Amino acid sequence: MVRRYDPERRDRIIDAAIRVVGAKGIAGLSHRSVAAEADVPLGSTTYHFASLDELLIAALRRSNENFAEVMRESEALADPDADLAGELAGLLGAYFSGGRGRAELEYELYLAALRRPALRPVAAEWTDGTAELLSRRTDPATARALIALMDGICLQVLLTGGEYDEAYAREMLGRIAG
Amino acid sequence: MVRRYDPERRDRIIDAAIRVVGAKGIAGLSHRSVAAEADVPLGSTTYHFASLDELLIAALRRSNENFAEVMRESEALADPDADLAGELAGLLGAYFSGGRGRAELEYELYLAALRRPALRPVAAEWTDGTAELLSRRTDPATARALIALMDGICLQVLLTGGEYDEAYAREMLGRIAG
DNA sequence: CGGCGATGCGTACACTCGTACACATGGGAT
DNA sequence: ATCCCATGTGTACGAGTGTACGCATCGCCG
Repeated sequence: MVRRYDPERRDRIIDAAIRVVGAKGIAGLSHRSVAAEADVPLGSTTYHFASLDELLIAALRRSNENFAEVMRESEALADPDADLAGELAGLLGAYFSGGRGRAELEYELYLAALRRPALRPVAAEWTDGTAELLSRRTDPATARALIALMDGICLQVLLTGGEYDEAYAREMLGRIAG
Repeated sequence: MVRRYDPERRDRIIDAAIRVVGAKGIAGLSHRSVAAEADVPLGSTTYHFASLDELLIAALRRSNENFAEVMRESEALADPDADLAGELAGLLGAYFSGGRGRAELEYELYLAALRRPALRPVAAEWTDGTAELLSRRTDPATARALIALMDGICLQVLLTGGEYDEAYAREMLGRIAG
């Protein structure tokens, strides 16, 4: 392990943390497990991230960026004539079609804010940013409700182990969007 | 600690587990912390609940029963002429008015199913039971969507540290209920 | 009445964890 | 060229954890 002066080490530690959470859950996240996954010594993780909360903040922020990019790239989302509810339902379909793993991972990070106040500003960034994106197509209140319903639908799928029903999602999102 | 042959010991351990989760989160739940809270020796908790998952299942089930009873007692929910959306929004308002602590605790148990397959059947029981309750007022698909939106609204409040807006909730629930 | 199984109790072991600390190294400011 | 300090590395310690196991104690059933 002779790899000194690694300018991307911090980033690699964050990536490793995300992989660890994906594989073992937040409960399996420790300085040691991250160090092993990132192939760096223990002292290196504690040096860059004094606490696990700090590491979780960085991981959640990166996870948010990933999904935000997906939404930003959706052209139909910007087209004022497109069916907003259908487009959102389709996005969720694509989100789930890649296997549950990714959704579980990102939701676990997101939901961790429930008990970790340090994560709440990051979670708020996420909803605010998405709401702003959706506000180009509807009023802000409706945008927030669309996000809430999408969260709720995802939760039902993930928590109960059920299947995602895109037609159903489109119908209910449509009732909110009007 | 000379308290042998305690027929309610199992129940008291479950209550203690709920208190521990409320105070320290699931991360702070251990056989030892529960034993201390319930004032029983370590061996007693491991005897009644071989794993922490078993204990969580029992705790989640009890937590579900509490909330289900609240909904069952709501007469307006059974009155076909009452405003369903308004009634549900009011229930959530009452849910939050008692401080965030209870909501945080119950949601933490509920959301734990994301990473613990053993809890998923219990989470499914909860949504199925509530959906059935609501199905007396609307069709099943709408009932599930109402639950999803309520979950999403609660999440936004709890995760971002925001305030619950009952009028907003009523408006959006109304759009779904039609 | 006798014993057997369910329940309760205490302790010990091996393991992982966060944290702290001393030392090594070399990039960049001066 | 020199020196400071951010960064990297290895190790040790104490605390907490799940688990296992032996023994104690009574309720109940035959």
